[in-house]
Amino acid sequence: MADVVEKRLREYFKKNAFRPGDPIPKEMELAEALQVSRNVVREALSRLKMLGMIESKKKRGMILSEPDIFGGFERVLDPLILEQQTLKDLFELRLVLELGLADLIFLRKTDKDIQDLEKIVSKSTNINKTSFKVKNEIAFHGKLYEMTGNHTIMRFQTLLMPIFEYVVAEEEKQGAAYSISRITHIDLLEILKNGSAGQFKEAMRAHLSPHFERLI
Amino acid sequence: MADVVEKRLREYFKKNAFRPGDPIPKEMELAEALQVSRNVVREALSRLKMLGMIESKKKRGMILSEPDIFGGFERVLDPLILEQQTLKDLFELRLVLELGLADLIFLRKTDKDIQDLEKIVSKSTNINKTSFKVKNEIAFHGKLYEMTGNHTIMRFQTLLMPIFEYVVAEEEKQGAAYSISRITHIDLLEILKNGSAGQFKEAMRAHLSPHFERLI
DNA sequence: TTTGTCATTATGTTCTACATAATAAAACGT
DNA sequence: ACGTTTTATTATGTAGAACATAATGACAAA
Repeated sequence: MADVVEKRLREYFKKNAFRPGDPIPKEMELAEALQVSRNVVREALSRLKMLGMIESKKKRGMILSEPDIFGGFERVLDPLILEQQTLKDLFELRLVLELGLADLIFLRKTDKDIQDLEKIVSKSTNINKTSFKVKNEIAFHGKLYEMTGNHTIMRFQTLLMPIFEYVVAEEEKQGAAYSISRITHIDLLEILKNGSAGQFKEAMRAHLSPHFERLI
Repeated sequence: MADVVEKRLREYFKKNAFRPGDPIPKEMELAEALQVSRNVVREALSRLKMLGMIESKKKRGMILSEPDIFGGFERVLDPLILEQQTLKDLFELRLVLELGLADLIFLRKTDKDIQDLEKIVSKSTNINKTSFKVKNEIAFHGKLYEMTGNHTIMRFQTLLMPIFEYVVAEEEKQGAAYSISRITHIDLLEILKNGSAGQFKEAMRAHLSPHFERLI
């Protein structure tokens, strides 16, 4: 029944055009209006609290608030409980994102961004250990996401990253041989400096080709 | 306190490598183990039920199950309660997706897919009413997502679509004049038939340029 | 005016009780 | 001895009361 109440509450907020900051009725009133016990109402409210949709303070009551858009998503992103197919789908989703970033990046990149990337690339040249390589890889691609100036996309990619790495690790464990890309971070950076969005897309596709080879 | 219990439960499942289908301890046992009342445990469990992480049947007890990966996301996607900036971020996110699809589409497209697209395009020629145009637009782009064979990406775009439309409608309401793209669905279809992924990316970028013009 | 006390109010937490459904065990009749 | 019915048990679902806690405001005293 908490299911129903939760849904009805959300519909109620939507129907009455509640906005973040607006106070919502107290638990007892809701319980009476919906003809359920306060207990059930609290279960439903607890769900919405998890999503960040409502906040509550003693005596002051509860207010609607802006939810954490990926809060629920984050809680559920566990490689152990998701199906293999879903994990692969998410792996591809991150690839798609990465390939689609070019135009946003070229729209918003700044000189400071280029300098940051140069620092990251310069560090990568004298690295041997695999764990450091992975960290450098993450730093470079993470910076690309940051350059879009889109906080939501960046958060999304941060959440997707562990899944991506998990899928790669699983495939390697099963004997997948990843070829080394002919396009390096240095090449990508060069295009960011002097090239076009179109060239960047092509280069990024080539850079990620080892992953694409394993898709089909 | 439901917050804490919910987190501890998830950690408990993860630590003990619980998999979908595994039975989990009963409410009373959890309550005792965590030193809280059964009520608090039920609030936490109710949250996880919302995410689809657990299912419960009377007497049989509760089992862990595969969560709905976008369940929480879906509940929160209301234009009225999200910040303007977040809405714009999501608008861009969908643009990025659309631009990144090309390689997956060319990897997996079938003759049947092309036929389906041709049907959709042929219907669009003799349409005047705006509402039908929008529906046709959705059908065409939705089909593109479907062609990736990636159910997760498709679901994600379905969720994002209403937000995308909301943002477009809001901008038009504020006097934004959308120029008409020089690349039509017909052009895109032609490239799908006889062109390359690279050409498709370029064409899609041009097709979406009216949206990009409003970004900066 | 300031401070202190007290009543009030709404959420947070616990406990008890009972309903409900599914399962197992026991009792019963033929 | 077999199958059917009844009964008991168990775990979740729902309700309600009780008390704790914290924030607020009102009133009174210094």
